Amino acid sequence: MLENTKNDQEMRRIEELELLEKAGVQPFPYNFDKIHTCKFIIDNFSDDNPEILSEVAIAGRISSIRRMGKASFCHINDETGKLQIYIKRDDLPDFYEHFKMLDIGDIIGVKGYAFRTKTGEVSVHTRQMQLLCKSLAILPIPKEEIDENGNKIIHDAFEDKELRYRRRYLDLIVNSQIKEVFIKRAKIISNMRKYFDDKGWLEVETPILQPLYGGASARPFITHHNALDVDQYLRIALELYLKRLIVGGFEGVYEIGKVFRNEGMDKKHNPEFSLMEIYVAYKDYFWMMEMVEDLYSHLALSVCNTTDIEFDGKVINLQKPFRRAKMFDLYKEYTGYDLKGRTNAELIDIAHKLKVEIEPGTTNMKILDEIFGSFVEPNLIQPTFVMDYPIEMSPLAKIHRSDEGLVERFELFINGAEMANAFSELNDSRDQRARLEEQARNRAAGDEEAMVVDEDFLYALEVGMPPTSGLGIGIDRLVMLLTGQTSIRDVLFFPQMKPEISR
RNA sequence: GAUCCAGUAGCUCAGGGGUAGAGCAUUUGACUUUUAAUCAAAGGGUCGUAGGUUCAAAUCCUACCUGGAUCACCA
Repeated sequence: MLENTKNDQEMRRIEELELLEKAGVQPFPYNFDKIHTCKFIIDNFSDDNPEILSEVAIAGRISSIRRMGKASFCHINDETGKLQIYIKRDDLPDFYEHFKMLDIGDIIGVKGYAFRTKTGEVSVHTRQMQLLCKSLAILPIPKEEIDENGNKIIHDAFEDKELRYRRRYLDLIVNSQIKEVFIKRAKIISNMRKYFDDKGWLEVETPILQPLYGGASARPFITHHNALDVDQYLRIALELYLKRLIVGGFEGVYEIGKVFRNEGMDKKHNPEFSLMEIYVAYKDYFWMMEMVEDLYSHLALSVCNTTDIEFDGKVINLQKPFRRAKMFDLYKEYTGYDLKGRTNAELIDIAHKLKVEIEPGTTNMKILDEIFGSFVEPNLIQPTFVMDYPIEMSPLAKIHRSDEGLVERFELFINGAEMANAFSELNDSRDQRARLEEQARNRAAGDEEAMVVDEDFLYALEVGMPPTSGLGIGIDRLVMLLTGQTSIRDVLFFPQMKPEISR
Protein backbone atom coordinates (compact mmCIF):
# COMPACT_ATOMS: atom_id res chain seq x y z
CA MET A 1 0.00 0.00 0.00
CA LEU A 2 2.92 2.29 0.72
CA GLU A 3 4.57 1.15 -2.45
CA ASN A 4 3.37 1.98 -5.89
CA THR A 5 1.24 -1.10 -6.24
CA LYS A 6 -2.06 0.11 -7.60
CA ASN A 7 -5.12 -2.01 -7.69
CA ASP A 8 -7.59 -2.05 -10.54
CA GLN A 9 -9.72 0.71 -9.06
CA GLU A 10 -6.74 3.00 -8.57
CA MET A 11 -5.43 2.29 -12.07
CA ARG A 12 -8.78 3.17 -13.50
CA ARG A 13 -8.83 6.50 -11.68
CA ILE A 14 -5.47 7.43 -13.14
CA GLU A 15 -6.79 6.57 -16.59
CA GLU A 16 -9.85 8.71 -15.98
CA LEU A 17 -7.71 11.58 -14.82
CA GLU A 18 -5.75 11.40 -18.06
CA LEU A 19 -8.93 11.17 -20.12
CA LEU A 20 -10.32 14.23 -18.38
CA GLU A 21 -7.12 16.15 -19.05
CA LYS A 22 -7.25 15.17 -22.72
CA ALA A 23 -10.81 16.43 -22.83
CA GLY A 24 -9.57 19.79 -21.58
CA VAL A 25 -10.63 19.48 -17.97
CA GLN A 26 -8.16 20.92 -15.47
CA PRO A 27 -8.25 18.31 -12.69
CA PHE A 28 -6.43 20.46 -10.13
CA PRO A 29 -7.58 24.05 -10.58
CA TYR A 30 -6.49 26.88 -8.31
CA ASN A 31 -9.60 28.15 -6.61
CA PHE A 32 -13.35 28.13 -6.53
CA ASP A 33 -15.70 30.86 -5.44
CA LYS A 34 -17.40 28.89 -2.66
CA ILE A 35 -20.15 31.06 -1.23
CA HIS A 36 -22.48 28.73 0.65
CA THR A 37 -22.12 25.77 2.93
CA CYS A 38 -24.18 22.61 2.72
CA LYS A 39 -25.67 23.30 6.12
CA PHE A 40 -26.59 26.86 5.23
CA ILE A 41 -28.61 25.70 2.24
CA ILE A 42 -30.44 23.01 4.18
CA ASP A 43 -31.14 25.38 7.07
CA ASN A 44 -32.30 28.26 4.91
CA PHE A 45 -34.24 26.60 2.12
CA SER A 46 -37.84 27.69 2.11
CA ASP A 47 -40.53 25.92 0.12
CA ASP A 48 -42.50 29.16 0.01
CA ASN A 49 -39.58 31.24 -1.20
CA PRO A 50 -37.19 28.93 -3.06
CA GLU A 51 -35.91 31.96 -4.99
CA ILE A 52 -33.84 33.13 -2.00
CA LEU A 53 -31.49 30.25 -2.79
CA SER A 54 -31.70 30.52 -6.55
CA GLU A 55 -27.99 31.28 -6.94
CA VAL A 56 -25.82 29.11 -4.76
CA ALA A 57 -22.18 28.12 -5.04
CA ILE A 58 -21.06 25.15 -2.99
CA ALA A 59 -18.11 22.81 -3.01
CA GLY A 60 -17.16 19.57 -1.37
CA ARG A 61 -16.15 15.97 -1.70
CA ILE A 62 -18.42 13.51 -3.47
CA SER A 63 -19.58 10.89 -1.00
CA SER A 64 -22.13 8.99 -3.07
CA ILE A 65 -23.34 8.86 -6.66
CA ARG A 66 -26.57 7.54 -8.15
CA ARG A 67 -26.51 7.61 -11.93
CA MET A 68 -29.64 7.15 -13.97
CA GLY A 69 -28.56 7.46 -17.54
CA LYS A 70 -29.19 11.03 -18.55
CA ALA A 71 -29.48 12.41 -15.02
CA SER A 72 -27.71 11.71 -11.77
CA PHE A 73 -27.74 12.46 -8.08
CA CYS A 74 -24.76 12.67 -5.84
CA HIS A 75 -24.02 13.86 -2.35
CA ILE A 76 -21.15 16.16 -1.53
CA ASN A 77 -19.71 16.79 1.91
CA ASP A 78 -18.18 20.01 3.08
CA GLU A 79 -17.05 20.94 6.57
CA THR A 80 -20.62 21.57 7.67
CA GLY A 81 -22.34 18.44 6.39
CA LYS A 82 -23.66 16.89 3.25
CA LEU A 83 -25.99 18.01 0.52
CA GLN A 84 -27.53 16.31 -2.48
CA ILE A 85 -26.71 17.53 -5.97
CA TYR A 86 -28.88 16.90 -9.02
CA ILE A 87 -27.31 17.03 -12.44
CA LYS A 88 -29.12 16.63 -15.76
CA ARG A 89 -27.46 16.00 -19.10
CA ASP A 90 -29.74 18.43 -20.88
CA ASP A 91 -28.54 21.24 -18.59
CA LEU A 92 -24.83 20.55 -19.10
CA PRO A 93 -24.43 18.53 -22.28
CA ASP A 94 -20.61 18.86 -22.26
CA PHE A 95 -19.80 18.45 -18.61
CA TYR A 96 -22.19 15.56 -18.17
CA GLU A 97 -19.76 13.36 -20.11
CA HIS A 98 -17.01 14.44 -17.73
CA PHE A 99 -19.26 13.86 -14.76
CA LYS A 100 -19.46 10.21 -15.76
CA MET A 101 -15.74 10.00 -15.05
CA LEU A 102 -16.01 11.47 -11.57
CA ASP A 103 -15.83 9.21 -8.55
CA ILE A 104 -16.57 9.11 -4.88
CA GLY A 105 -13.78 11.11 -3.26
CA ASP A 106 -13.43 13.73 -6.00
CA ILE A 107 -13.92 17.33 -4.93
CA ILE A 108 -16.27 19.43 -7.05
CA GLY A 109 -17.70 22.92 -7.11
CA VAL A 110 -21.36 23.37 -8.02
CA LYS A 111 -23.37 26.40 -8.96
CA GLY A 112 -27.13 26.15 -9.27
CA TYR A 113 -30.36 26.58 -7.39
CA ALA A 114 -31.78 24.90 -4.35
CA PHE A 115 -34.96 22.86 -4.62
CA ARG A 116 -36.74 20.06 -2.85
CA THR A 117 -36.92 16.68 -4.58
CA LYS A 118 -40.00 14.52 -4.93
CA THR A 119 -38.88 12.52 -1.96
CA GLY A 120 -38.42 15.63 0.12
CA GLU A 121 -34.67 16.19 0.28
CA VAL A 122 -33.34 19.71 -0.10
CA SER A 123 -30.90 19.55 -3.00
CA VAL A 124 -29.09 21.73 -5.50
CA HIS A 125 -29.99 21.61 -9.17
CA THR A 126 -26.73 22.01 -11.06
CA ARG A 127 -26.31 24.78 -13.59
CA GLN A 128 -22.55 24.60 -13.60
CA MET A 129 -20.11 22.06 -12.23
CA GLN A 130 -16.34 22.15 -11.96
CA LEU A 131 -13.87 19.48 -10.93
CA LEU A 132 -11.69 20.88 -8.13
CA CYS A 133 -9.57 17.86 -7.29
CA LYS A 134 -9.45 14.38 -8.76
CA SER A 135 -9.03 11.74 -6.08
CA LEU A 136 -6.77 8.84 -7.01
CA ALA A 137 -7.19 6.76 -3.87
CA ILE A 138 -10.22 4.69 -2.95
CA LEU A 139 -12.12 6.00 0.05
CA PRO A 140 -13.69 3.44 2.41
CA ILE A 141 -16.97 5.34 2.37
CA PRO A 142 -19.84 3.31 3.79
CA LYS A 143 -23.43 3.34 2.64
CA GLU A 144 -25.86 5.22 4.79
CA GLU A 145 -29.53 4.61 5.19
CA ILE A 146 -32.20 6.52 7.04
CA ASP A 147 -34.75 4.18 8.58
CA GLU A 148 -38.43 4.98 9.05
CA ASN A 149 -37.71 6.56 12.44
CA GLY A 150 -35.22 8.94 10.90
CA ASN A 151 -32.21 7.21 12.44
CA LYS A 152 -29.09 6.94 10.39
CA ILE A 153 -27.92 3.40 9.74
CA ILE A 154 -24.36 3.08 8.51
CA HIS A 155 -23.51 -0.09 6.66
CA ASP A 156 -20.04 -1.61 6.89
CA ALA A 157 -18.54 1.46 8.52
CA PHE A 158 -14.80 1.95 8.24
CA GLU A 159 -13.76 0.94 11.73
CA ASP A 160 -10.33 -0.65 11.56
CA LYS A 161 -8.73 1.23 14.46
CA GLU A 162 -5.23 0.86 13.19
CA LEU A 163 -6.04 2.38 9.81
CA ARG A 164 -8.25 5.03 11.36
CA TYR A 165 -5.41 6.27 13.57
CA ARG A 166 -2.67 5.95 10.98
CA ARG A 167 -4.75 7.65 8.30
CA ARG A 168 -6.82 10.00 10.35
CA TYR A 169 -7.67 12.04 7.24
CA LEU A 170 -9.62 9.03 5.95
CA ASP A 171 -11.29 8.63 9.31
CA LEU A 172 -12.33 12.29 9.29
CA ILE A 173 -13.77 12.04 5.79
CA VAL A 174 -15.56 8.78 6.29
CA ASN A 175 -16.53 8.89 9.97
CA SER A 176 -17.24 12.58 9.98
CA GLN A 177 -19.06 12.43 13.32
CA ILE A 178 -15.67 12.16 15.03
CA LYS A 179 -15.04 15.76 14.04
CA GLU A 180 -17.35 16.75 16.88
CA VAL A 181 -14.83 15.47 19.41
CA PHE A 182 -12.06 17.57 17.93
CA ILE A 183 -14.25 20.63 17.59
CA LYS A 184 -15.11 20.28 21.28
CA ARG A 185 -11.46 19.87 22.07
CA ALA A 186 -10.70 23.18 20.39
CA LYS A 187 -13.58 24.80 22.26
CA ILE A 188 -12.36 23.50 25.61
CA ILE A 189 -8.90 24.92 25.01
CA SER A 190 -10.11 28.24 23.70
CA ASN A 191 -12.57 28.62 26.57
CA MET A 192 -9.86 27.81 29.06
CA ARG A 193 -7.58 30.34 27.46
CA LYS A 194 -10.31 32.97 27.54
CA TYR A 195 -11.04 32.19 31.20
CA PHE A 196 -7.41 32.83 32.11
CA ASP A 197 -7.01 35.83 29.86
CA ASP A 198 -10.10 37.44 31.35
CA LYS A 199 -8.49 37.17 34.78
CA GLY A 200 -5.48 39.02 33.47
CA TRP A 201 -3.02 36.15 33.48
CA LEU A 202 -0.44 36.04 30.74
CA GLU A 203 -0.07 33.24 28.24
CA VAL A 204 3.60 32.47 27.73
CA GLU A 205 5.83 30.03 25.85
CA THR A 206 8.80 28.32 27.45
CA PRO A 207 11.44 26.03 25.95
CA ILE A 208 10.51 22.59 24.73
CA LEU A 209 14.17 21.74 24.14
CA GLN A 210 15.85 21.91 27.52
CA PRO A 211 19.38 21.32 28.81
CA LEU A 212 17.85 19.71 31.90
CA TYR A 213 14.36 18.41 32.43
CA GLY A 214 12.23 18.75 35.51
CA GLY A 215 8.89 19.49 37.08
CA ALA A 216 7.62 15.92 37.12
CA SER A 217 8.73 12.38 37.75
CA ALA A 218 9.19 10.82 34.36
CA ARG A 219 11.79 9.62 31.93
CA PRO A 220 12.53 12.09 29.14
CA PHE A 221 13.16 11.89 25.44
CA ILE A 222 16.75 12.79 24.66
CA THR A 223 17.85 14.51 21.49
CA HIS A 224 21.03 16.16 20.28
CA HIS A 225 21.80 19.69 19.21
CA ASN A 226 24.46 19.50 16.53
CA ALA A 227 25.76 23.07 16.51
CA LEU A 228 26.31 23.10 20.26
CA ASP A 229 27.17 19.41 20.32
CA VAL A 230 25.10 18.87 23.45
CA ASP A 231 22.32 16.50 24.34
CA GLN A 232 19.02 18.14 25.07
CA TYR A 233 15.79 16.90 26.55
CA LEU A 234 12.22 17.34 25.46
CA ARG A 235 10.34 18.84 28.37
CA ILE A 236 8.35 16.58 30.68
CA ALA A 237 6.56 19.47 32.39
CA LEU A 238 6.24 23.24 32.23
CA GLU A 239 6.73 23.98 35.91
CA LEU A 240 10.30 25.10 36.41
CA TYR A 241 10.36 27.67 33.63
CA LEU A 242 6.97 29.11 34.56
CA LYS A 243 8.19 29.56 38.14
CA ARG A 244 11.23 31.41 36.81
CA LEU A 245 8.78 33.84 35.22
CA ILE A 246 7.02 34.37 38.54
CA VAL A 247 10.45 35.09 40.00
CA GLY A 248 10.89 37.56 37.15
CA GLY A 249 7.90 39.54 38.30
CA PHE A 250 4.89 38.25 36.37
CA GLU A 251 2.08 37.57 38.80
CA GLY A 252 0.02 35.15 36.75
CA VAL A 253 1.41 33.08 33.88
CA TYR A 254 0.10 30.05 32.10
CA GLU A 255 1.13 27.84 29.22
CA ILE A 256 -0.74 25.27 27.18
CA GLY A 257 1.56 22.96 25.34
CA LYS A 258 2.87 19.55 24.56
CA VAL A 259 5.08 17.68 26.99
CA PHE A 260 6.87 14.42 26.31
CA ARG A 261 7.33 11.44 28.57
CA ASN A 262 9.30 8.42 27.50
CA GLU A 263 6.94 5.85 28.91
CA GLY A 264 4.42 3.25 27.89
CA MET A 265 1.21 3.86 26.00
CA ASP A 266 -2.28 2.79 26.88
CA LYS A 267 -5.82 4.12 26.95
CA LYS A 268 -4.81 6.98 29.23
CA HIS A 269 -1.23 7.68 28.13
CA ASN A 270 0.36 8.95 24.95
CA PRO A 271 4.10 9.75 24.87
CA GLU A 272 3.34 13.33 23.89
CA PHE A 273 0.38 14.98 25.48
CA SER A 274 -1.01 18.40 26.18
CA LEU A 275 -0.56 20.02 29.53
CA MET A 276 -1.79 23.30 30.93
CA GLU A 277 0.10 24.77 33.83
CA ILE A 278 -0.68 28.03 35.56
CA TYR A 279 1.07 29.89 38.39
CA VAL A 280 -0.50 32.76 40.31
CA ALA A 281 1.50 34.79 42.78
CA TYR A 282 0.37 35.49 46.36
CA LYS A 283 -2.11 32.59 46.32
CA ASP A 284 -2.15 29.21 48.04
CA TYR A 285 -3.69 25.85 47.21
CA PHE A 286 -7.00 26.68 48.91
CA TRP A 287 -7.46 29.53 46.50
CA MET A 288 -6.47 27.23 43.66
CA MET A 289 -9.14 24.68 44.57
CA GLU A 290 -11.79 27.33 44.17
CA MET A 291 -10.34 28.40 40.87
CA VAL A 292 -10.26 24.80 39.60
CA GLU A 293 -13.86 23.98 40.51
CA ASP A 294 -15.00 27.25 39.00
CA LEU A 295 -13.01 26.53 35.83
CA TYR A 296 -14.39 22.99 35.46
CA SER A 297 -17.98 24.09 36.03
CA HIS A 298 -17.47 26.92 33.59
CA LEU A 299 -15.98 24.68 30.91
CA ALA A 300 -18.70 22.06 31.31
CA LEU A 301 -21.38 24.69 30.90
CA SER A 302 -19.78 26.48 28.00
CA VAL A 303 -18.83 23.33 26.07
CA CYS A 304 -21.52 20.80 27.05
CA ASN A 305 -24.28 23.17 28.22
CA THR A 306 -24.61 21.17 31.41
CA THR A 307 -22.58 20.24 34.47
CA ASP A 308 -23.97 16.69 34.40
CA ILE A 309 -21.51 14.87 32.19
CA GLU A 310 -22.25 11.37 31.00
CA PHE A 311 -19.12 9.28 30.98
CA ASP A 312 -18.62 5.55 30.70
CA GLY A 313 -22.16 4.83 31.86
CA LYS A 314 -22.00 7.22 34.81
CA VAL A 315 -23.13 10.76 35.35
CA ILE A 316 -20.35 13.02 36.61
CA ASN A 317 -21.55 16.20 38.27
CA LEU A 318 -19.16 19.08 37.65
CA GLN A 319 -21.27 21.59 39.56
CA LYS A 320 -19.02 23.40 42.03
CA PRO A 321 -18.05 23.03 44.83
CA PHE A 322 -16.24 19.70 44.64
CA ARG A 323 -15.69 17.35 47.53
CA ARG A 324 -12.51 18.01 49.51
CA ALA A 325 -10.85 15.20 51.43
CA LYS A 326 -7.49 14.78 53.05
CA MET A 327 -5.48 11.93 51.63
CA PHE A 328 -5.04 10.10 54.92
CA ASP A 329 -8.73 10.48 55.75
CA LEU A 330 -9.49 8.76 52.46
CA TYR A 331 -7.18 5.90 53.37
CA LYS A 332 -9.11 5.52 56.61
CA GLU A 333 -12.43 5.72 54.83
CA TYR A 334 -11.69 3.10 52.19
CA THR A 335 -9.30 0.72 53.95
CA GLY A 336 -10.19 1.15 57.61
CA TYR A 337 -6.54 1.79 58.46
CA ASP A 338 -4.85 4.95 59.64
CA LEU A 339 -1.70 4.99 57.52
CA LYS A 340 -0.27 8.26 58.75
CA GLY A 341 3.17 8.15 60.31
CA ARG A 342 3.50 4.39 59.93
CA THR A 343 6.83 2.61 59.76
CA ASN A 344 7.81 0.58 56.75
CA ALA A 345 7.15 -2.68 58.61
CA GLU A 346 3.69 -1.52 59.67
CA LEU A 347 2.82 -0.46 56.13
CA ILE A 348 3.97 -3.79 54.71
CA ASP A 349 1.87 -5.57 57.30
CA ILE A 350 -1.22 -3.52 56.42
CA ALA A 351 -0.59 -4.03 52.73
CA HIS A 352 -0.55 -7.78 53.28
CA LYS A 353 -3.78 -7.60 55.25
CA LEU A 354 -5.30 -5.63 52.36
CA LYS A 355 -3.98 -8.26 49.94
CA VAL A 356 -1.88 -5.71 48.09
CA GLU A 357 1.17 -7.36 46.58
CA ILE A 358 4.31 -5.69 47.88
CA GLU A 359 7.83 -6.76 47.05
CA PRO A 360 10.34 -6.75 49.88
CA GLY A 361 12.23 -3.46 50.15
CA THR A 362 9.41 -1.36 48.75
CA THR A 363 9.51 2.21 49.99
CA ASN A 364 6.74 3.73 52.07
CA MET A 365 5.79 5.97 49.20
CA LYS A 366 5.36 3.06 46.81
CA ILE A 367 3.22 1.17 49.31
CA LEU A 368 1.04 4.21 49.96
CA ASP A 369 0.75 4.80 46.25
CA GLU A 370 -0.20 1.19 45.67
CA ILE A 371 -2.90 1.18 48.33
CA PHE A 372 -4.23 4.50 47.12
CA GLY A 373 -4.46 3.21 43.57
CA SER A 374 -6.24 0.00 44.58
CA PHE A 375 -8.55 1.16 47.35
CA VAL A 376 -9.11 4.89 47.07
CA GLU A 377 -8.87 5.95 43.42
CA PRO A 378 -11.60 3.65 42.07
CA ASN A 379 -14.03 5.23 44.54
CA LEU A 380 -13.35 8.79 43.49
CA ILE A 381 -15.96 8.95 40.76
CA GLN A 382 -17.44 12.36 41.48
CA PRO A 383 -14.93 15.23 41.46
CA THR A 384 -12.82 15.06 44.57
CA PHE A 385 -9.89 17.16 45.71
CA VAL A 386 -7.45 14.83 47.43
CA MET A 387 -5.45 17.06 49.77
CA ASP A 388 -2.20 16.99 51.70
CA TYR A 389 0.27 14.47 50.33
CA PRO A 390 3.34 13.06 52.05
CA ILE A 391 6.35 15.28 51.52
CA GLU A 392 8.39 12.54 49.83
CA MET A 393 5.86 12.32 46.98
CA SER A 394 6.00 16.00 46.16
CA PRO A 395 9.47 17.54 45.90
CA LEU A 396 8.22 20.86 44.54
CA ALA A 397 5.38 21.53 46.99
CA LYS A 398 5.54 23.64 50.11
CA ILE A 399 5.43 21.97 53.51
CA HIS A 400 2.05 21.97 55.15
CA ARG A 401 1.45 24.95 57.42
CA SER A 402 0.10 22.76 60.24
CA ASP A 403 0.47 19.07 59.39
CA GLU A 404 3.95 17.68 59.83
CA GLY A 405 5.32 15.42 57.12
CA LEU A 406 2.79 16.63 54.56
CA VAL A 407 2.79 19.22 51.83
CA GLU A 408 0.10 21.58 50.63
CA ARG A 409 -0.84 19.73 47.52
CA PHE A 410 -4.08 18.56 46.00
CA GLU A 411 -4.98 16.39 43.11
CA LEU A 412 -8.39 16.43 41.48
CA PHE A 413 -9.79 12.97 40.79
CA ILE A 414 -12.76 12.36 38.53
CA ASN A 415 -14.01 8.93 37.53
CA GLY A 416 -11.07 7.37 39.33
CA ALA A 417 -8.50 9.24 37.26
CA GLU A 418 -6.19 12.10 38.14
CA MET A 419 -7.30 15.21 36.34
CA ALA A 420 -5.30 18.02 37.95
CA ASN A 421 -2.42 18.54 40.32
CA ALA A 422 -1.66 21.66 42.32
CA PHE A 423 0.46 22.98 45.17
CA SER A 424 1.20 25.87 47.34
CA GLU A 425 4.55 26.18 45.61
CA LEU A 426 7.74 25.64 47.52
CA ASN A 427 9.66 28.93 47.53
CA ASP A 428 12.18 28.33 50.32
CA SER A 429 15.29 27.71 48.27
CA ARG A 430 17.02 25.90 51.15
CA ASP A 431 14.20 23.38 51.44
CA GLN A 432 13.99 23.06 47.66
CA ARG A 433 17.71 22.30 47.45
CA ALA A 434 17.44 19.67 50.16
CA ARG A 435 14.50 18.01 48.40
CA LEU A 436 16.15 17.98 44.98
CA GLU A 437 19.30 16.56 46.51
CA GLU A 438 17.18 13.83 48.06
CA GLN A 439 15.79 13.20 44.58
CA ALA A 440 19.32 13.01 43.24
CA ARG A 441 20.15 10.38 45.85
CA ASN A 442 17.08 8.35 44.83
CA ARG A 443 18.24 8.72 41.29
CA ALA A 444 21.71 7.47 42.11
CA ALA A 445 20.04 4.54 43.85
CA GLY A 446 18.37 3.59 40.59
CA ASP A 447 15.11 5.57 40.47
CA GLU A 448 15.17 6.65 36.86
CA GLU A 449 12.22 8.92 37.32
CA ALA A 450 13.61 10.91 40.20
CA MET A 451 14.21 14.57 39.45
CA VAL A 452 17.57 16.06 38.59
CA VAL A 453 19.06 19.06 40.39
CA ASP A 454 18.55 22.21 38.36
CA GLU A 455 21.00 24.75 39.79
CA ASP A 456 19.64 27.62 37.77
CA PHE A 457 16.14 26.96 39.07
CA LEU A 458 17.50 26.91 42.62
CA TYR A 459 19.28 30.19 41.95
CA ALA A 460 16.00 31.67 40.78
CA LEU A 461 14.39 30.64 44.05
CA GLU A 462 17.28 32.24 45.91
CA VAL A 463 16.51 35.45 44.08
CA GLY A 464 13.07 34.94 45.58
CA MET A 465 9.65 33.82 44.40
CA PRO A 466 6.56 35.25 46.08
CA PRO A 467 4.12 32.84 47.67
CA THR A 468 2.55 31.21 44.66
CA SER A 469 0.06 28.54 43.82
CA GLY A 470 0.52 26.42 40.73
CA LEU A 471 -1.71 24.01 38.87
CA GLY A 472 -1.37 21.45 36.10
CA ILE A 473 -4.25 20.04 34.08
CA GLY A 474 -3.94 17.19 31.62
CA ILE A 475 -5.79 18.59 28.64
CA ASP A 476 -6.33 15.25 26.95
CA ARG A 477 -8.01 13.70 29.95
CA LEU A 478 -10.19 16.76 30.37
CA VAL A 479 -11.21 16.47 26.73
CA MET A 480 -11.92 12.76 27.21
CA LEU A 481 -14.19 13.57 30.13
CA LEU A 482 -16.12 16.29 28.34
CA THR A 483 -16.47 14.35 25.10
CA GLY A 484 -17.24 10.94 26.60
CA GLN A 485 -14.21 9.25 25.05
CA THR A 486 -12.60 6.43 27.00
CA SER A 487 -9.36 6.25 24.99
CA ILE A 488 -6.84 9.08 24.72
CA ARG A 489 -6.29 8.02 21.12
CA ASP A 490 -9.77 9.19 20.27
CA VAL A 491 -9.08 12.75 21.42
CA LEU A 492 -5.76 13.02 19.56
CA PHE A 493 -5.77 13.55 15.81
CA PHE A 494 -2.57 11.57 15.40
CA PRO A 495 -1.91 9.26 18.33
CA GLN A 496 1.50 7.65 18.59
CA MET A 497 1.73 4.44 16.56
CA LYS A 498 4.54 2.02 15.92
CA PRO A 499 6.00 2.64 12.50
CA GLU A 500 4.75 0.42 9.74
CA ILE A 501 7.47 -1.74 8.26
CA SER A 502 8.12 -0.66 4.70
CA ARG A 503 8.64 -3.62 2.52
C1' G B 1 6.86 -6.03 29.61
C1' A B 2 2.87 -10.38 30.30
C1' U B 3 -1.57 -12.81 28.70
C1' C B 4 -5.63 -13.35 25.43
C1' C B 5 -7.98 -12.05 20.69
C1' A B 6 -7.49 -10.40 15.66
C1' G B 7 -5.07 -9.57 10.60
C1' U B 8 -8.64 -13.08 3.91
C1' A B 9 -10.73 -8.10 -2.31
C1' G B 10 -10.91 -0.79 -1.63
C1' C B 11 -14.55 -1.45 3.05
C1' U B 12 -17.34 -4.94 6.31
C1' C B 13 -16.95 -10.00 7.00
C1' A B 14 -17.67 -15.65 6.09
C1' G B 15 -14.61 -19.99 5.23
C1' G B 16 -10.81 -23.50 9.29
C1' G B 17 -6.08 -29.52 5.30
C1' G B 18 -8.31 -30.79 -1.27
C1' U B 19 -9.73 -25.16 -7.51
C1' A B 20 -10.46 -18.42 -2.62
C1' G B 21 -16.37 -16.66 -1.04
C1' A B 22 -20.54 -12.83 0.00
C1' G B 23 -22.54 -7.79 0.42
C1' C B 24 -21.16 -2.97 -0.69
C1' A B 25 -17.46 -0.52 -3.84
C1' U B 26 -15.37 -0.93 -9.18
C1' U B 27 -16.11 -1.87 -14.74
C1' U B 28 -19.70 -2.54 -19.09
C1' G B 29 -24.87 -2.01 -20.67
C1' A B 30 -30.12 -0.01 -19.53
C1' C B 31 -32.62 3.97 -16.96
C1' U B 32 -33.93 12.33 -17.06
C1' U B 33 -36.38 13.17 -9.21
C1' U B 34 -32.77 8.92 -7.10
C1' U B 35 -31.27 8.27 -2.06
C1' A B 36 -28.43 1.33 1.08
C1' A B 37 -31.44 3.65 -6.29
C1' U B 38 -32.82 -0.53 -9.44
C1' C B 39 -31.97 -4.38 -13.36
C1' A B 40 -28.31 -7.44 -16.32
C1' A B 41 -23.30 -8.97 -16.96
C1' A B 42 -17.97 -8.71 -15.76
C1' G B 43 -13.22 -7.90 -13.46
C1' G B 44 -10.70 -7.81 -8.86
C1' G B 45 -6.67 -11.78 -3.83
C1' U B 46 1.13 -13.86 -2.61
C1' C B 47 -5.47 -15.14 2.81
C1' G B 48 -0.01 -9.89 7.90
C1' U B 49 5.55 -11.74 7.15
C1' A B 50 9.08 -15.78 7.31
C1' G B 51 9.98 -20.70 8.18
C1' G B 52 8.14 -25.80 9.20
C1' U B 53 4.75 -30.34 8.92
C1' U B 54 2.09 -32.58 4.67
C1' C B 55 1.12 -35.64 -1.67
C1' A B 56 -1.54 -30.95 -0.65
C1' A B 57 -1.65 -25.11 4.02
C1' A B 58 -5.75 -19.26 4.10
C1' U B 59 -6.64 -23.56 7.33
C1' C B 60 -2.02 -27.28 11.55
C1' C B 61 2.94 -25.87 14.18
C1' U B 62 6.98 -22.14 15.38
C1' A B 63 8.92 -17.32 15.28
C1' C B 64 8.19 -12.42 14.04
C1' C B 65 5.26 -7.79 12.63
C1' U B 66 0.95 -4.68 13.48
C1' G B 67 -3.51 -3.59 16.08
C1' G B 68 -7.14 -4.29 20.07
C1' A B 69 -8.48 -5.81 25.13
C1' U B 70 -6.89 -6.92 30.11
C1' C B 71 -2.94 -6.63 33.58
C1' A B 72 1.82 -4.52 35.03
C1' C B 73 4.71 -0.04 34.74
C1' C B 74 3.73 5.11 34.59
C1' A B 75 1.12 11.17 36.64
